[in-house]
Amino acid sequence: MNRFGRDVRKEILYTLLMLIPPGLVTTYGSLARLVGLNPRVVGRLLAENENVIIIPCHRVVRSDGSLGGYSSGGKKVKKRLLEIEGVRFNGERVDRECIIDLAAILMQ
DNA sequence: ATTTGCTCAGCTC
DNA sequence: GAGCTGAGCAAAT
Repeated sequence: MNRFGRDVRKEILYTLLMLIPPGLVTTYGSLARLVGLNPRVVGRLLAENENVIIIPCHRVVRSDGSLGGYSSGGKKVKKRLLEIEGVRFNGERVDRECIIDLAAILMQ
């Protein structure tokens, strides 16, 4: 929060999230590097997401492909959402091919 | 596959 | 202030 009651970090994060196309995911670390935050802080900020509909925070996973958390329903829901969007899984891990560095999108 | 050390903002006391 | 906690990471084992 800043003195105007807005958390700019959140707003930047959420804006970036909306750039991830369905069927692909990015990682907490990738976001963190881009915005200049600690990965765990990114996780906490995403957990505060109240707009589950317009902010696709389920498209963020751990760097090793494992799911990480999902406060709006748990990992099962998170996995189901991703599968619906066409993300491929190897067991409990997202296929490497489906994980992109957000910076890659910005360079297009 | 599991352990280990690092990280830092928020929470509690 | 000190100490603990996590929607994490990377390197070493």
